[in-house]
Amino acid sequence: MGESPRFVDGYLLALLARASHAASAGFHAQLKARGVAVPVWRVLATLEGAAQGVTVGELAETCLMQQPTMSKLLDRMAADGLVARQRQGRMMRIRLTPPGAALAAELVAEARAHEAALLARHAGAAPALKALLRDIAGPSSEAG
Amino acid sequence: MGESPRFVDGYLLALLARASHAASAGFHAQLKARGVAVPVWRVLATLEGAAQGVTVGELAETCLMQQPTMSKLLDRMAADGLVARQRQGRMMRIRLTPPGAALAAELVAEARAHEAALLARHAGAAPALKALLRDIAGPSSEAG
DNA sequence: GGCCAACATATGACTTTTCATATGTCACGG
DNA sequence: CCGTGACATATGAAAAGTCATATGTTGGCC
Repeated sequence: MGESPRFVDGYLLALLARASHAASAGFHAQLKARGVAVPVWRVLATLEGAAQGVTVGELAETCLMQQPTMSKLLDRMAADGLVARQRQGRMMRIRLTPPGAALAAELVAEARAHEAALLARHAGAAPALKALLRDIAGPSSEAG
Repeated sequence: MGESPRFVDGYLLALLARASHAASAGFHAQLKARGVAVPVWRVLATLEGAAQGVTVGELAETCLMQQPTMSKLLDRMAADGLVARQRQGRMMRIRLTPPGAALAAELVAEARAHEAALLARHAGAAPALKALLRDIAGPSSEAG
């Protein structure tokens, strides 16, 4: 009675951040168990299937990181033999190495399974939810 | 034609992270303009209206940070005169100082305005979306 | 009362991120 | 061709985050 609900419990941005965090927690734990950091996973997932490679800038934007952060992450991933850089004009084209591609494929399969389990627990809501999220994410999600 | 859509463009966790990032971008820019870091804002928002204070652990969970990160963030915020620590049993009760409370009040007002503008652009969808997000965020959002 | 397990927070060594800016590369006008 | 500005990426110094573990505090048991 007379309880004053916390601002943060109703604030949309907090709910989004919270939902994102909670939904990812399980899969992030799997990644950790494999010794793969979340930013590494994001790069692998983005490069997966991109045979002709992706630029540093595109990677940074897709992975929601800043460009210098991405450059340094790529340094480490290259040192670990997961990706290869190739200069192309003034950009750098980043590709998965064979070991990187193998790891990416495994992890994407795990991610799909995890997503399916998550969606099963929220049956039916998926399409509407994804549409809403795309809408919120805005135009950057539309670019093909 | 025959384009193969990127895995990351349909992956729920990526959509959630992207939506969260995109939705927050505008407000985060406002914070930056004021010289307030996002983690600082989260702590201020969480403490806002909590007259009797909040523990370090609760703050960490609510702000989606780890406990040591929160301890160090609180060091800085205390040094900046935004919060005060007070030992209470084995926990530490964190409260806003008067300047902290003033800043928090201003920022919460800005956040509410920003949220209203955001929701206006997605008219009607708000209640359903929030319900979905709460559902995804899980039990931790239910605790009062 | 004193010891010990359990919990809440703090700290230290190390890694990652950030901000500002340097380097490299192309595109264009002269 | 040779600057020059614009764009793409890299780098250096400083700040923040992370993991493991230390410190402080309580409650129960003998």
